[in-house]
Amino acid sequence: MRAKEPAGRAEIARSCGLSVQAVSNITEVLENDGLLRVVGQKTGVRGKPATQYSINPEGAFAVGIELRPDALICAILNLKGECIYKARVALDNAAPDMAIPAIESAISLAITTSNRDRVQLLGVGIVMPGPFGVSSQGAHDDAILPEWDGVNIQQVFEDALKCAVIVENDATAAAIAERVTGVAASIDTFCFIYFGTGLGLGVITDGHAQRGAFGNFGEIGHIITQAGGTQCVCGNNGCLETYASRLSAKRSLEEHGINLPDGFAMETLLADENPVLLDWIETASTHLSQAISILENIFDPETIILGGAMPDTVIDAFIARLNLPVGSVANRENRTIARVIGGSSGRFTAAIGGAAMIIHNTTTPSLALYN
Amino acid sequence: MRAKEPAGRAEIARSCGLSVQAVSNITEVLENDGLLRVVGQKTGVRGKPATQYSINPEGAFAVGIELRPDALICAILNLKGECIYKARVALDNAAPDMAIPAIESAISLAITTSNRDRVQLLGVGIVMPGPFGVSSQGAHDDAILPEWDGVNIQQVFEDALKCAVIVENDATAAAIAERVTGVAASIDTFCFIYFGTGLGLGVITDGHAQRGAFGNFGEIGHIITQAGGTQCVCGNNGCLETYASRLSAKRSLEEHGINLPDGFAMETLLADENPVLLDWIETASTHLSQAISILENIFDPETIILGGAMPDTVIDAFIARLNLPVGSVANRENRTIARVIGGSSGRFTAAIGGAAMIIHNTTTPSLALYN
DNA sequence: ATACTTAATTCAAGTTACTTGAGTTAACAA
DNA sequence: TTGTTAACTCAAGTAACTTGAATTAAGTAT
Repeated sequence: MRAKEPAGRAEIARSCGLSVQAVSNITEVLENDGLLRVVGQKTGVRGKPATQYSINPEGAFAVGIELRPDALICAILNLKGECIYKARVALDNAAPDMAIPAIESAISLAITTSNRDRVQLLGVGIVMPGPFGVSSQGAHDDAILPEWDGVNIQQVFEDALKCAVIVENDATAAAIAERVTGVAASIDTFCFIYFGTGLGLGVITDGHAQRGAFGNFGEIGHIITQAGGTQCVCGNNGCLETYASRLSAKRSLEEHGINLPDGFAMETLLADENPVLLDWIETASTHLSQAISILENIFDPETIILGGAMPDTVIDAFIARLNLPVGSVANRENRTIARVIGGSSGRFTAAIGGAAMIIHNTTTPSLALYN
Repeated sequence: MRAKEPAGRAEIARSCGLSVQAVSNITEVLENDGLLRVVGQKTGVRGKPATQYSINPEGAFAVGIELRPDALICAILNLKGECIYKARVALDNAAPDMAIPAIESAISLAITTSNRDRVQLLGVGIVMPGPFGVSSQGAHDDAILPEWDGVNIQQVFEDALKCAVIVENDATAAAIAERVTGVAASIDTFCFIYFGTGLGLGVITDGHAQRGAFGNFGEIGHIITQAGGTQCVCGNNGCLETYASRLSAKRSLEEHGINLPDGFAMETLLADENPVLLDWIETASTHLSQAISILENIFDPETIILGGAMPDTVIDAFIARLNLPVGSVANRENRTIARVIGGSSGRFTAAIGGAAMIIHNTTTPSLALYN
């Protein structure tokens, strides 16, 4: 439905295998609920002109929250997937009794500011760094929220917010965002490599997100790309994350006396062709190439998207420097999409992804993916 | 349903969220079709004794075919997943006009020999080596069937056999077999590493097989575990497959003048503690450890199963020598299953997997996985 | 202009796969 | 013997569809 818009009822019926009558009934309900609206008639062809229906962007909205150790990011997406609100709230700590009220008031503020009615709230998508429930034999990641260990996060938020809640990690949320509004709008099977503090992987197969048996799918940051390499916080050596993450860039630059407060600074350094940064990018690309090659071989995706909290220019620099094997299942003739492409990026990507999950869920024929 | 057997109707209703009445209607139909049968009453508790229903193993059956360049393997599974027939037919070549009639007569023979009625045939699962539709820039694998390139395999077989057909690669078929009859009967999310001529990966998530965008999911044999390592037929260097496959064992042994005609010979060599073989196992285990660690990080599975056309003793030797990182999402406290376990193996594994796919499909609430 | 042709849409009447609620049956327990 | 418990059946209802026969409103050919 979302793909080709606007569309007539008979057209919708053909594309989703229902009878015209069924579509007619459904559109009637959706129109009454304000989720669909008539946007004209289709003329120019024979036959009775088709009444064209379109998603009503104002019909409903979803809130996305990214919870991090030091801050809270909030975004609102309308039904069409357009971002109509963004905000960041600093946090002393992210423990439940601090974070939950902060989230509640952030959502209230967001809804008021963007002039919406809470009745039209489809749900809240919460993005939190994983992994969850893992043995603490290895040291813990900086981005982790230990206070939430053992908490049934979805339940807690559903009780607190009194609406539908989905909890996911940043990479999966970003992947879904890409499908709802981004470059993957018409791609059913793809991988998304997410640059956060560390590195995450979100995979969509046939339009559905992969979650793993324990919700820890996609810990790609800790696959080892260099045996006996740099020591990682996880206790192993040579993890991808130690070469190709924001944190690793920060470290490399600091070793040469360069401070890296934020992504903007990185963009500037790249524009200035800073040799230390270029060197880091070169190394990171080598390791990313390995990871991408593994993903291609395992998932056979239509494409692999790179995005997240990393400047677009840096992501483009990675892609330009990738060195992917030629003898791969991904190296088909007649490709329509490149093997690796850039996706959405920026500080708000994960929060937008959170909201996108809700939109995706209400839009996609759910085969019990969540619930 | 399959999990806890036998069961009363009210019990089934509770476990699958339907009303008792609905289950009653459904069991009535299934009993008339001979797929279910009454196996007694449950007494010992209060209330009216529940009529216990069980799957009728004789109610239906499925055929599995493994097509290889030199041979055709055929197996029949009854509805309960028990293998009731196995056969191997040598083939001059596996081109369609040779293979299709051979398959047709193999199936007829199988049905006759095992005393079944074709009416009860649920379908045929065909297992063929991939990858399909890949650019031929790299050299081709020994196991590949070039004559089938560009053929709509499922269509061709449905037309020829006039019944439901599923086509899959060996690793996925083996994974499904493990779920239908094997060690994964109650595991919803797991990875299966399949030792064939090369090396394949099948992944089941939430009970559904992963297929990839172009049907080439799971080419794990060609992930690179040693940069600049041994030359592989795919054109790259250091592929896992060059260290940990039957073909690589054969090569290693031949370099030392030892001939390896079949799996049985390998078992004997292992029992004799042949140093060349032990050396190969040691090396293979190192590379497998890397692959397994990657799979754990990416898929967050309940377990990883090793199986296929490799003797059980060799698989156990691999598992004993694995060296898996401690700091992994897979290293949870309170694990109920080991991180890596052995699965079914042997010459007939893939063909049995083919039949298992059919059983799985008719048994599992299909959310449009196939079709 | 008039009479086809084409295609979208509606109306009314099934059909399927369930659920709901009110019994009925048969074991175990006090 | 009289409850209590739980499985099961019967009859009626309902949601979400499909089917087939009109109806409507273009565009097209004569």
